[in-house]
Amino acid sequence: MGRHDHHLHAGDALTEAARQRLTTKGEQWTGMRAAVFDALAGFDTPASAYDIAEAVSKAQGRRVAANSVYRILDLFVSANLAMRIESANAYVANSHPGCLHDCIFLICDTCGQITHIDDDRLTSGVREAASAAGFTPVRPVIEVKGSCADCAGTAA
Amino acid sequence: MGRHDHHLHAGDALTEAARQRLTTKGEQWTGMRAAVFDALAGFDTPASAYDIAEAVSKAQGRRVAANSVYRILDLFVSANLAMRIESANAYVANSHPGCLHDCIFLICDTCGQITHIDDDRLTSGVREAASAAGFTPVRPVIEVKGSCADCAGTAA
DNA sequence: CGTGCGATGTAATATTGTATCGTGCGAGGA
DNA sequence: TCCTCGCACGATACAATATTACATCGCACG
Repeated sequence: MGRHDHHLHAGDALTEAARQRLTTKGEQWTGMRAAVFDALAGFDTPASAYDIAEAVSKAQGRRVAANSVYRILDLFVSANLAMRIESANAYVANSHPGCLHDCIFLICDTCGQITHIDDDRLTSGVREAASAAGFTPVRPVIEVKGSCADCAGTAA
Repeated sequence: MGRHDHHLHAGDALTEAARQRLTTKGEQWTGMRAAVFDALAGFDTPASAYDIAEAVSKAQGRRVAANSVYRILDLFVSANLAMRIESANAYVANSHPGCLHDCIFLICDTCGQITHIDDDRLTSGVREAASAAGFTPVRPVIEVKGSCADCAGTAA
């Protein structure tokens, strides 16, 4: 689809890429952060901070508080390791942490699955439209709610 | 900016337009709905359901529960009398209820003010991109966080 | 007069997000 | 070695947002 190489990662490779990126930015890659990242990457739909707290709690056999998860998610978002889906109050791991994009998310109302597409022509168009209106864009949020290919048939 | 006539409404005229639109759709225009609409239209920044509940409570001299407000806001959104700002968990009145648009919201992180622009070229581009990915778009959410013209200077 | 239905009220609860303060631990200096 | 300083994390409380279940009210209709 896109023209450039995204270095898609999965599993351990993804975790490793995340670690690299975080340490490169001068942040620590702690056990807790690794656990949160693994939990996040383990979901196949966007996960709320509480979902993640629960997953990490289970994985570690001890209770992990939501606010710790929030802290780490905020860090991840700022480091581009994860993205927040505003219309779902949830988070997804970024499968190509090295690339900076204004992502476009497609969110299936039926199954909750999300896919993300990159279209710099569109996103820069949005930024330009904002600028033209005298606004200084910082973070575009472009999300489309609807039905994914799988659910489009199912849900009449 | 836009090419077509938006029939911008304000104050009583806006309320009246809202009433018209709702009744046209076979819904009732009740006192409660009018009160919620007035409260919503009275805010100059997006208002949360609880903000509105409080405003209506004050106006009516009695306690109005959040869930009544949510019900009515949902109705308003579905009738295009109001729009939900996903990234702010809040609502704004639609000043041109007659027109259907995929709106683009510009949300100032500093003052909370929002402006909305219509750019069918962009929004249809987003819909097309989603369709091209095998996705059936229902409701695009396009919001840009940043600084409005007034705040851009202030907040260095 | 019932009866049904849409709108609203009441209450409880679930979910999401923040604030505050304490604790442990490692890096680096006296 | 010991100190202490900052960072990550824990614990707790709380605030804000959203939903659920059920009761009630009033009105149109037979």
